[in-house]
Amino acid sequence: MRDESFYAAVYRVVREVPIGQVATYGDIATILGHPRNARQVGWALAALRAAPDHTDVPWHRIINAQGRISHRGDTWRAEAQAMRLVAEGVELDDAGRIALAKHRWAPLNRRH
DNA sequence: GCCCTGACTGCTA
DNA sequence: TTAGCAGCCAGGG
Repeated sequence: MRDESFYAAVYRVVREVPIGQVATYGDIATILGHPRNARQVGWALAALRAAPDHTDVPWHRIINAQGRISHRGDTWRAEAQAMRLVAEGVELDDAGRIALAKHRWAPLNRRH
């Protein structure tokens, strides 16, 4: 995937996440071959939220390793994201976190 | 080419 | 479980 920018690579992987499942920034980074590049994954997704309705990338299915959606400032957006997930069948625990152990995407059968 | 920023992660307290 | 700290890497000015 050297012909694509890091952005494009991230978007490609995120699109592979099926409805009802979620993945962490670290997961995406690892799939791309950069286990410690989670920040850039989030950054690539941040570029999408400028026009969430003009992309086919399910950015709302990407959460942090704690199963939470802790944005910097826009907490309301985090809740909106959580609601989108719930609408797709993802469950939240009593603390309002995504049930990672239950819905975490396991792309073990895919390769590029 | 240098410096700063950032939707993160893992460890320790 | 939550809070603080340091490390990593790519893009933008």
